[in-house]
Amino acid sequence: MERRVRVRFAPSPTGPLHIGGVRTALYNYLFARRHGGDFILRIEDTDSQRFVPGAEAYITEALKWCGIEVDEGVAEGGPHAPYRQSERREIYLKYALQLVESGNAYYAFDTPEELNALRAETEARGETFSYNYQVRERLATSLRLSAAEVEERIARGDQWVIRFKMPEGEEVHMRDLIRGEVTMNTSTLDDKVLYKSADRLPTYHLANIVDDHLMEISHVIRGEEWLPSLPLHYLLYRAFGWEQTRPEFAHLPLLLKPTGKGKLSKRDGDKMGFPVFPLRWVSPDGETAHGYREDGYFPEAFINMLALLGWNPGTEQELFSMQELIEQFSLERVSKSGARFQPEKAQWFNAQYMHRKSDAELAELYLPIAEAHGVECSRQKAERIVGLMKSRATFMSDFWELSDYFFAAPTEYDAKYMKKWWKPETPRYLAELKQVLAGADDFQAPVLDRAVNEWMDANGYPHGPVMNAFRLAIVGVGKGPGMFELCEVIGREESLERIGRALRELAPEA
RNA sequence: GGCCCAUUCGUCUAUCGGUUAGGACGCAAGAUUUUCAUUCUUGAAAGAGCAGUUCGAUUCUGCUAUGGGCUACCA
Repeated sequence: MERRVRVRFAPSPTGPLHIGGVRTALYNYLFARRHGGDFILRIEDTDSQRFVPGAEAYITEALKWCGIEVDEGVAEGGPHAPYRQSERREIYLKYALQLVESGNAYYAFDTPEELNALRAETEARGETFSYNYQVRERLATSLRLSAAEVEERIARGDQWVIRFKMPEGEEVHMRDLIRGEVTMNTSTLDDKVLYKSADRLPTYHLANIVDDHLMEISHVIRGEEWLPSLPLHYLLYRAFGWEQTRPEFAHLPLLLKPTGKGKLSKRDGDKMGFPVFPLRWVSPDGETAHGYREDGYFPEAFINMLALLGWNPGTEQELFSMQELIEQFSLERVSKSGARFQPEKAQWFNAQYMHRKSDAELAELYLPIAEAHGVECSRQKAERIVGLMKSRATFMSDFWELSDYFFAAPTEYDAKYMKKWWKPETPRYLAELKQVLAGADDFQAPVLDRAVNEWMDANGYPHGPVMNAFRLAIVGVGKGPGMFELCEVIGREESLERIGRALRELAPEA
């Protein structure tokens, strides 16, 4: 019997989601859609110390911007609500106690201070402290204390935690969908805290296993940083007697810092010249970080780039719509090693999407930019401009700088370009060109093209010097779209005006 | 330190024992564009090292090196 595919993305609201997190969400989403399953968003806010206001809303908004649709979650609700762990408090204690009763866990009364002291003391001897089978019998735990003592300490309000009683010397054989078989010996593991009385909240491990079980999760797709705790999770499934429905696991390779060492972290910020967050983030203390959205990336390009960072279809296709990603995604083709990513490649993806977008769609985005620069621009003109300029743009924000000469005559003329193309005979060419343009039957690019070429040929004028002088007069710099198209967009009056102006400024004596 | 994971051009990657080791980004050159960009063509650029298995290893095994992760009453 095939189990229904149900996956979850379970971020902790301790700050903005960074792109590694987005990629984890994406792979979960693609996997769910690929198999006709469900994608669940669960908020793991069991760390009351690190909770950051606004982080959850950020996560929701980021997923939405990316086009990752949540089937069940905090906002969407669902059969297993609530989906915020802080609202599931009462569920976890019951399970933690169940483990104590079955002998798989125990109470520990050590205070954080005692633990720190113990840790410091052990390290002073050059050893590593581990809360495990070697020390638990000697500490203040229900393993050593009598039942009456334990009850009394709890009753009088002593703080306690419930720790997992990690077996000694047992080989745990696990399976990872990306890495294959992984084996670990339990003696190298410690007795992880599962539940803390201080905030009446479980830790990640307990909450995670309980919720994945309750929410009938079939596949856990998460970052590689969780691989070391897989044996604990396996053992927890066993301790609860849930091995039959234990999900499959897949640990994704990490996204590494673009430069330097270590995994990509939230703290990297935008110092490296490109964002590490999908959306702009303003932290409660006022610090801001760039976001892909605000920096002008198209969500499709952002997703396309992220999808290929750690996964590939095995073909040479590079551009994928979300639908195509869904159709082709498979965990078997996820790579094993961590990936650094290149800002240049992210930009290339964005440029590809830019070139492929329709003029109408880009015009829609261009209009507000024109307005912000205080110029009048019709939708029709905007479409012409973006159509002419999009091959030169990587981001929407590039357009203004690229297109300002559609609205105003050049205020200065590029010196290098001048030096190359402004010759003694140039004023004569321009004066005549002005007449040709003035007399054109219709101010349309093809008509102008023909008229100007006929005029040049009839007089034996060299095309290069004429056309480049033309560009100098209209644009002021040595770049831009074809002159005839450009003139058509700015119109006859403005074209003639600019040539006249260039003549006055550059050849006043003539 | 301990445990675990990984290791192909600068970067992202293909290869599932036999290939001139392929593609993409970036870089360089050329063509096109009477400018620029786009586009196209071409080029430089890789199997970490050492053993072993094999007729044959980038591919399988071991060791070393390197990188990464974890080692909290954080996720």
